[in-house]
Amino acid sequence: MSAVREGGLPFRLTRQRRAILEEVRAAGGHPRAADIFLQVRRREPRLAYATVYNTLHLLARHGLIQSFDFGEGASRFDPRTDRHDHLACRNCGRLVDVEIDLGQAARRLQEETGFSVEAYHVEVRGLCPGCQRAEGD
Amino acid sequence: MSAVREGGLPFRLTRQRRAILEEVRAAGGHPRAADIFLQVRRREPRLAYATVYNTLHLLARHGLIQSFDFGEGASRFDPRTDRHDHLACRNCGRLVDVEIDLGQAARRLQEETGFSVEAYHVEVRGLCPGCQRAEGD
DNA sequence: CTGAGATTTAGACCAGATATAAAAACATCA
DNA sequence: TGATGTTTTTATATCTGGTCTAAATCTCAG
Repeated sequence: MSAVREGGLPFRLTRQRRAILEEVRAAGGHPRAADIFLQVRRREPRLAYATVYNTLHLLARHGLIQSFDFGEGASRFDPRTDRHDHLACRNCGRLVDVEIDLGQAARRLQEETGFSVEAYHVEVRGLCPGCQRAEGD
Repeated sequence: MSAVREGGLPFRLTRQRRAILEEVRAAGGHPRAADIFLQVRRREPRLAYATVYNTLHLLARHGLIQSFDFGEGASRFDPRTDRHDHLACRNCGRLVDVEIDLGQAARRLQEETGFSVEAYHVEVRGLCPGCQRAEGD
């Protein structure tokens, strides 16, 4: 039989990978690959950028973290593993986790289009309370 | 008084810009900047890529078209000008316009977070009917 | 017709994403 | 334990979309 790795994962959770995972969890918010690279580099000075990049996508592919794309070029990573949505401030960029249930609408969509709906993500944009006050400048 | 341009736009709708806009409308689907560039280049051989790129974002900024980012690197442009959402096939990439009303949830969000909600976009992923049939390979 | 401002061109440049090859780490088992 | 095949990391090159700049060109009001 094949070896059972930590947590029964289909890949090795090496020192580097563990450090990267821990850093995503410790970062708070929604760090980019470059953020993680700079942080982890302090513990692992020989760490290559490609390792961070590949590891983040590996972890995301296997559900240990999630990755989101908000059209800024770089992907954002998130230690949360449950489905959720995002509220973004168009002025300061602040990103807040929210939860929007589309259950009903998703079922309707499935019937009408014939697609099998597997996932969805809602991106809401607006102004955060702070930026609303600062609007009159 | 200042000049009133075609349609009262705050910029000139030049030959190049008009060709780009027409091409987005003619393309059907959700073309990328590079697609538009290649197409329009046939009519306007001296057209620069930067002109296409800038024009598409200009048109989007002024509501003559919309742009979406599906995390593929390149932005997708859409001749539709009304708010709507998208259903994407994770296998073949087919992109279908759909409409999901979040009115109720958006109001709730606004109360709970203090954000003023200005816009939202739902991206739904799944398998299109064709790819569902082809699944057993 | 002319000058100011708007627009286009051409090409350089940047960053994130991705590919590759060689080195290193690791697992397995005789 | 030590040989061997596999996985992972490193280091680096490359691709691509996106962005910037300066000079050339166009447009329009006067």
